[in-house]
Amino acid sequence: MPKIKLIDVAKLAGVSKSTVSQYLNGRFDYMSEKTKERIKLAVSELDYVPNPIARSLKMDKTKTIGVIVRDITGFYTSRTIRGIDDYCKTSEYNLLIYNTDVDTDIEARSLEALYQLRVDGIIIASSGKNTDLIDKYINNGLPIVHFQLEHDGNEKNIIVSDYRKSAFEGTEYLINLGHQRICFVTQDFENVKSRKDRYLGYIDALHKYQIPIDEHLIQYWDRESGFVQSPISILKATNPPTAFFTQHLAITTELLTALNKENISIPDDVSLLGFDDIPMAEFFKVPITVITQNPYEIGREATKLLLDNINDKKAPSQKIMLPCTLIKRLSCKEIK
Amino acid sequence: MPKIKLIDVAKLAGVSKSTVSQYLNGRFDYMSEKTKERIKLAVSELDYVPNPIARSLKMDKTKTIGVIVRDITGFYTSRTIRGIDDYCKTSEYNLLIYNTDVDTDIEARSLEALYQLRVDGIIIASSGKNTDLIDKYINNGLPIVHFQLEHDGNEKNIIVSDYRKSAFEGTEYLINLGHQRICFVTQDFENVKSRKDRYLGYIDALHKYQIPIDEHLIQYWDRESGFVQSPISILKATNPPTAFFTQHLAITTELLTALNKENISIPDDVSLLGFDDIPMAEFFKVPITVITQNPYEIGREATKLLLDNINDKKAPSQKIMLPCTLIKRLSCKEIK
DNA sequence: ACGATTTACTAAATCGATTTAGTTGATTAA
DNA sequence: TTAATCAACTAAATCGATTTAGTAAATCGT
Repeated sequence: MPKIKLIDVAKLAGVSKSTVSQYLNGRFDYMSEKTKERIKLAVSELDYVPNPIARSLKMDKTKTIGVIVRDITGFYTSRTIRGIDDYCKTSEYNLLIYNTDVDTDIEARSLEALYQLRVDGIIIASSGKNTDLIDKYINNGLPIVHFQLEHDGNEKNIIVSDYRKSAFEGTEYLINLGHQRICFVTQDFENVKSRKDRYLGYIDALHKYQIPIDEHLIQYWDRESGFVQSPISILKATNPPTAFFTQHLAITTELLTALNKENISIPDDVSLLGFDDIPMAEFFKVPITVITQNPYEIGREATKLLLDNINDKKAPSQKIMLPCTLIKRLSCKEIK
Repeated sequence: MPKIKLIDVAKLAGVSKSTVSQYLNGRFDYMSEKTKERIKLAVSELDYVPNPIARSLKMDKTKTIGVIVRDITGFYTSRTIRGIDDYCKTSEYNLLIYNTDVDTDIEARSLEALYQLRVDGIIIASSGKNTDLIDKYINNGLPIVHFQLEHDGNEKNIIVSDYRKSAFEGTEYLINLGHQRICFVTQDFENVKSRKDRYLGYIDALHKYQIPIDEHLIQYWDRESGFVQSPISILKATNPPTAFFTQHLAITTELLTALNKENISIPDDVSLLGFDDIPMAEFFKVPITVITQNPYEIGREATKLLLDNINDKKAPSQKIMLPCTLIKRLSCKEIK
């Protein structure tokens, strides 16, 4: 059974293709009531649905947006995508998802592929390494919205969590529990504003409570090589921290593994506050207290912003910050 | 900067559009070497990439496949999709994902939407409630592959785990640890072969070791109303089970919650074997021993099968079963 | 009462490919 | 020598919409 097309509707209604098309696109300028009525009837009679491909070709828009992420499998990423998708579906947009696995080349190729596929816009959690390329596409008229990581050079049209404020609140929470020596564990934050902001939030809190900054308590972790200084040696140093504040789920879990191995108990030996929520945390040996972002909402906001940019090519570019939430579980102990 | 099109290449190469199209589609029947060379040059000179939308319109295929799942956010689902996607990308197919949230209507509408979008095929984890509708699309020439749940009526073109064998192996594992009273906790399995198979695997193992089947040890759980009989009362009955074998991640976690609340210790008071892996299980109070499917591989196999069906409309329909793996952790204790 | 507007449409061009049916000049067969 | 065949292309139709430029009839202004 061949699909119904415009001309079938036109024939049944006894009008021309143009008139039907006019009707479907709501251009009723000079259309008689009876013509409208007959087209309406014919459309429902035949269950006609316009061919979106033909429409895309002519109109030069696809009602499709591209999403570029590290890995759709991630706890945070999958929820963001769900938020994007739910918002998209309400406007009849579809999603094309590309995974980069944190590979700059794949990221560049994904951008190119989506551009060639004529997506109407892109939402990307960029590595920060393809800034020039991204600018090229934006200048070509392709709306692009960032999320997750803010880098120097993509401060426009971006949705992030309010990292500074939430890192401040997390630190403050630990301080109020009596912690004075809080070890802040982060990835390198050069050129990565979203990471630097957390550092600044941590510093803000120390300032507010007049706690001196101790260089030894700023520790680094790297995706390839792990901890620069091992958590164990950090704890064995003189004047060790009484709490860790880890800035990424991967850091939290790796720290947990290291501490478990040495039978260091949380929160008795050291407290732990993590950034990013942990699935099934309630079943953990020690349910970890965390600051969590709201990925679903980030996805929705990103999409809203993107669609604004698609529908109005000169919509003002924005930076939107969403609040995080502190989920108190059992990994932070009051001390002294 | 307007995009390069076929005619630009034709002009630069000094040939007609037809010849360029011929060249691009590898129809070299009667094409001189020098013409080929000049077209090749023009294509690379202009960085020409064919407009996939125009191509789709003419060829009546979109190089896009649809995926219908309950929720992209799930641990198992997101990994399956990643497998689908990775396989798709190697053949230059794109993915359109629809979430149903286990809603039969949404499932039906997703099917219709994907059909109208002219996807070349669909991979679906169906509810089993839209069998007739799915058959309608298949008869319309739209290839559809199932995964996750096998229902009566969709035994064709489906990828599932070898549920019977793995439930058998799981039960056998418990029996070898000395368990004779194993409580099998399942969802209702009427018309759901994938669930019934696990039951049969459990029965197979009991038979092999000549353990009588005890009706009281077959327990049911339901997404809406939870356990038909509470785990606590199951354990308090005369002749209580020494192990639970839960057939779904949601059952496992709900059981865990119930036991935790009553301070019933795993594996000292009762052992627990779960179906489906648990993220971050190594950090659990008691890391749960599970049988895990291989969702990534399931995604790849499903896609392979679908692409076969797309490229050869009369490819034989298949049912593929993938093995599961028993991951031994600490929730099953040897007894007696 | 007659040209100018307005109303209510339609024919034809267009989007950017693919494909079919020619076309032209060179080679081959009878 | 001349029709038939073949090699190497091209013109034009097509996919299924949208949109622009028209057209015919009705209405209006003076």
